[in-house]
Order: sequence, then structure tokens, then C-alpha cells
Amino acid sequence: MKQRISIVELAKHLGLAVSTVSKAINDRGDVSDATKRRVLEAAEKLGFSPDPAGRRLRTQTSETIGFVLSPPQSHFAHPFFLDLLMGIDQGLSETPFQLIIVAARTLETELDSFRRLVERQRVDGVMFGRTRRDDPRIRYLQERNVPFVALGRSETGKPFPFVDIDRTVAGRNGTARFVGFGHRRIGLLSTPGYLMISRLLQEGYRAALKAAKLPFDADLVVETSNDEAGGLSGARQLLALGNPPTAIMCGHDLIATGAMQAIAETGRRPGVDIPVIGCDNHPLGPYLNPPLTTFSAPTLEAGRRMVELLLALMDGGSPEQLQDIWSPELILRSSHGGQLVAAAEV
Amino acid sequence: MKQRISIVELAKHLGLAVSTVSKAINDRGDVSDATKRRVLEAAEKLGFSPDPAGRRLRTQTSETIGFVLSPPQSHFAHPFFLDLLMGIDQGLSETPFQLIIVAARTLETELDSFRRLVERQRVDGVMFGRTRRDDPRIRYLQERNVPFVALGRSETGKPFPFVDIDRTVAGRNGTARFVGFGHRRIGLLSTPGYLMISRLLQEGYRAALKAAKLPFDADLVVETSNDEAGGLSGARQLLALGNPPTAIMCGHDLIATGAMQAIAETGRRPGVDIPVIGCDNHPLGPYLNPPLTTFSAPTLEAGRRMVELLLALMDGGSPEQLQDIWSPELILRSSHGGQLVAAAEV
DNA sequence: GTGAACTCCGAAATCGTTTTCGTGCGTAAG
DNA sequence: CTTACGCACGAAAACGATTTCGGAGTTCAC
Repeated sequence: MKQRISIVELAKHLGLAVSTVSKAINDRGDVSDATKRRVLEAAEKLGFSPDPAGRRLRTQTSETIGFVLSPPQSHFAHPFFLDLLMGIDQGLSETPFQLIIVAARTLETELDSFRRLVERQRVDGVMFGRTRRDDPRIRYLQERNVPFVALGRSETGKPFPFVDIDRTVAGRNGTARFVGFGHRRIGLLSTPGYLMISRLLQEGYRAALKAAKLPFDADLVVETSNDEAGGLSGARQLLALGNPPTAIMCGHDLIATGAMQAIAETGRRPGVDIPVIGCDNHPLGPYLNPPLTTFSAPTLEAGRRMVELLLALMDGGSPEQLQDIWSPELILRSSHGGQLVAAAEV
Repeated sequence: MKQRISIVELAKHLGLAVSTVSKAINDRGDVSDATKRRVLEAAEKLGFSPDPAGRRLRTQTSETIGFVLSPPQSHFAHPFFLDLLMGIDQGLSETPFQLIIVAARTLETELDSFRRLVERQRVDGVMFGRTRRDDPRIRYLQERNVPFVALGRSETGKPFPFVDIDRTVAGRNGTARFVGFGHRRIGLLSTPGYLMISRLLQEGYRAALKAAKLPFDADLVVETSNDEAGGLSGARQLLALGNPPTAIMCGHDLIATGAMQAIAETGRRPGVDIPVIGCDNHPLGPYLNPPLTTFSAPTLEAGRRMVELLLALMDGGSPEQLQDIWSPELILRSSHGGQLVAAAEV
């Protein structure tokens, strides 16, 4: 292990005072350009970089932001999550902050993860996703007054910063497209009801029905777990109806995958006899049979943006100004089917 | 923000010396059980927990281990990676260590990520995956003498701790199964050649051929990127051969997914006319058409084990003793096809 | 009763920074 | 020539923990 050099040794080497060296390195005032250059050069040559522990102790900051992985039920939609993480890391890479992550095992212990993060590790800020309509994490963080930014808005507490990829427009545009194709009974396979995205998706769905003067039938919307198994069982339930839907809008690509499976079970051709649309542009979508029509989710960009918002917040920005709502775009492949044949109507 | 309490205030509150309180909290000797209890209770009541910055400065340790995400080409097989991360976090959760992650953007800057981690952040240990046959990361870490454990062995440098899910057995057992079904020309779609898993997979493949006294045909193995697109183009290449394979073994489920697509393009039924086997048990495998036969990859457990190995290493363990090789198991679904019909032989 | 051995606790040094507050010096104004 | 002032740098005090070492007080053997 190459041995480390401390700032006092560097100062001694330069014949300068420690304080001067410190100021030079941090580019604070009160030091001439000449010595500043001299210090920087020596630091480079001797491989000096300030020990974070010392700095953190003195400045009373951890230079750390925490991300907590939601409990693994549904795994927070794998690729989605990974992209988000990379975006966050990219955003952080130009700052002195480091990203620490913890995984919550269950919904019950999730809050403990947050507590450990802020009370023990003393992170400077927090990020998380899968916001819920009523979200105890938000309440906790606001109560402790710790800066945070969420992926997805919520109905909880005071205003807070977030990036939201608007499920309302997915719900609205997806079902509107089905309506345009002549469908009159459109199923909705939504994520669990406590999630904010579920609420928004259903709002969009109802708005589209209303615009088309179509009746709302509660039997046609089922909330299910956010994965393939959920899509499978949810679609089975839908297809077992006396008057089953002729098209299905899904709250996630994984759900759509399961739904297509369920459709195939009944002997019908998924995406053809019963069209399907998903959400979040899962990378495997193009390889499904038929390729899955879905809505975009610029997750990497969302991660980067979340960092910007968090930094702005810690910089004194007001939460109301730090809320992004992005509209997902329809990605047409082929599972959305086409014009409904006349015979199939009624 | 609820205000923090430092150890001196706690000591004052108790009428004890700071040193005594510290010893009580860290359960070091030289303090009676009675006062130890008293201190712990007060700490609990007043919500005291030691400031990591102070401790780290004094103990000259960062209590931090770093994980670096491989460059996004192929995204390190999403769900695989997430499970690994959760395993690592679970392993770490009982220790004072925190997990910090950084994402390498490209192969070129990957080493810089490592350097930042050890030279600037001063992590106590490092983890990474996707080991390569010749791996500069390993060289760097061994040179700097920083403790690390890898996911996957390598041909680089001195012995080091790792957990390896043995691709050799996947390669061997997968092709052996095809052989058993009567196939004589078996394609191998492998991950990029510089990866260790690629090398091992091919070793297993050749071993199975040899055992069956089948000739090795270099045309039948193609190395390709570790994703669906790679599988697609690789399989196309294989199928365009004058004497194409009648079955394809794949180095990853994502590759298998692309391969099935390519097979379908030619009008043949993937998994039936041309059987396919993948690796790593991707969660979407059961939802492919037909469901994908694959090899298991207990990634969560691997993550947990990696933590154990790292801690053991930092505790003075010898690297040679800290190497796990796990055998993946065949997960039979249906894409492996069945008995080859006699007519297809030659 | 005395010395030794053993417990338990406290004073102070230390880890590597940043930051405040002087201090000396040179320069410009009067 | 004196005074005032700005500029560049240095001394020292934090930040919050751990650890070493020494010193009371107690117990025990002789």
C-alpha cells in the first residue's frame, strides 16, 4: 500500500503553513495565484488528496447521499432501477458527494433503513422511488428536515422535489389509442393501489373513457403486483369475466408480459386477438412475441435530474420550484394490435 | 432537524469521563458491567450514536466498501446485478460498513473509478464483477494492496478471493444434454472473449464434445455482446452457415432471447425446431415462448458470500482459502427441445 | 498491617482537515 | 515621513471520536 501523505507533510515539504495549503487546494481567497499553482503542482506530484474523514469531521457534513432500494417485491423493475442508479451516479460524479445505497428487505423495515441512513450514517440527502399515495418515508424525512428528492410525486405532506414520469398520460393515451381502434371494453391492469403510479394510471384511463363517452366498469380494472406473475393472474381474472375486455392496458411491461401469457393460455393470440400495451420500455419488450408496444421512461435522465434537484434543494432552493413532470411517449411496436374487425364489435 | 448529541455531552450527562463512555459503547474492556449498562441505556434514551466522521478519523478506517458497476455495455445483465447488490447489502447490514457504488462509464475510464474509490474515498475494500481473463482492475488492486473480492475468477495476478458460478459446468452440461438428444452440430453463442465466463463456457463446451467424441468446429462458436442484440446477430451468423447447428447453447439468457428471435426469423420454431439453452435464470425466461431452459445463478447468495469473503480477507485470511466455485444447476423448462427426430440427423 | 495484584475510571493526546483571526509586509495616500 | 490600508500568509482552535497510560480504590495473600 503506497503510503498516504497528509496536508501537514505537504505543507512542510512546501515550506508553507497548513492553512495556506488548505486554502490553496480549496481555492478559497487569501492566497496568491503563484503559491496556489505551486501547491497544486506539489499535491499532484506527491499524490496528495485530502482525507475525507478529516474534512467531514471539520465541516460537519458527510458528503454522502443515500439511496434506498425498495423492498424486493417486484424488484422495482430491474433495468429501470439500474438505469436510475447510473443516472444518479453520473449526476454525482462531478460533485464531492458519494452515493451509498441500502436495500430495504421488507415494507415493515423500510423506515428503519431510512433511520439508519440519516441518524447513524448522517447522510446529507436521500433519494428513493416507488412513491406511494400515503408515504411514511416522506413524512419521516420532512419531520427530520432532511433534504430528499423522490422519483414520483405523492399525496403526502408538504411539497417536495421530485421527478415524475407521468403515468396519467400513459393511461390516457394508451386507452385512447384502443378507443380509436374501436374497442369499447378496455381492461386496465394496474400496479398495487397504494402506489402513486397506480392512482395516476387509473386517472388517465378514466379520463380517456370519459372523453370517449364510454362507461366506466370497475370490473375492468384490477390492481396486481408489479411483475410477470401479477400480470398473469390479473389478466386471467379479466379474461374470466362474462364480458371480458377486448384490449388490455398495463401499468408495466412486466405486467404486460404476464398478461400476454394469460391471453395465450385461452387460445387467443396476444397482441392480435387481444392487444396489449405496457409501460416503461423494458429492454426485453422488442423480443416478446409480438413485440410490445409501450411507453418510454427516460430513467437515466431522471436519475441525473434528481441529483440536480437535490443539490438545488440543499442549496436553499424551494421545493415547489423543484418538481419535474415528464410525459412518456408511446413506443409503437406491434402488440397494440390494429383496427378492430367489425365482427368483433358489440 | 432534531439536534445531535456528542459523546462529551453524553458523558457529562452521566457524570462519567468521555473515555469511559466510549469504551462502554464499543464494548471494550476496562469498564464494569453496571456502568456499561447505564451508558447504553442513556445512549438509547438520548438518541446518541457515534459520529462516523470522528470515529473514522481516529481509527484511520473508512468503514466503507465500494462496488463499481461495470460499463453499461450489456448493463451487466440487469436483474442479476440487482440481486447481487441486494445480497451484498444484506451481508453488510450487520457490520459497520457501508456500501458505496460508482458507475464506470466506459471501459477506458473504468480504472479511474477504481482509483477514485481507493485513493480519494479511501474505501477499505472493493468488489466488482464481470472478471476478465486479463484484468487490469485486479492488477491495480493487488499493486495497491487493497482488499477486494470479485465475482468470477480470472487468470490475472496472484490468488485473490472470489465467488464463481462455474460457467464450465453450464457449458458442459448444456451441450451434453443436446448431445444426448442426438444433436451432432451444436452452436455456441458465447459472451465476449475477453470475459472469463466466456473462456470457461467454451471449455465446458469442448469438454462435452470431446466426451461424446464429436469434432470441434470453430465456425459453430461465435462470441457476441452479452445482450439480446448480440444473440440476434450471433444466431443469424450461425444460421447462415452452409451446415448450420441443430441446437444452440447460449452464454446468457439475454443472448438466448435474441437467438430465439433469429431462429423465428428463418421460419423455424425456436426451442422446437432448434432448441436453445441459456444461462443465469433471467426472471423473464418463463415468459418467453417457449419458456427458456437455463442454468441457475444464485446471485443473492453470491453477494452475501462475497461480503463474508471480504471481511475474512481483511481479517487476515489468506486469499487461497477464500475462493468459492459454485455449480449452476439446469433449470428445465421447454426451450431445450426434446429427442431429435430421426429425419433431422445425418 | 502491608505490599501486590486487580478493577475501574479519567486526563490527555491524536487522527487530518477547515476556519478564524492575527501579523507582517509593502504600497499608496496624506 | 508618517499613517492607513490591503494583501498574503501563519498559529491555533475547533470538529468528535478512540486509545494509551496512569492513578485511585478495592481485594487478597502473607
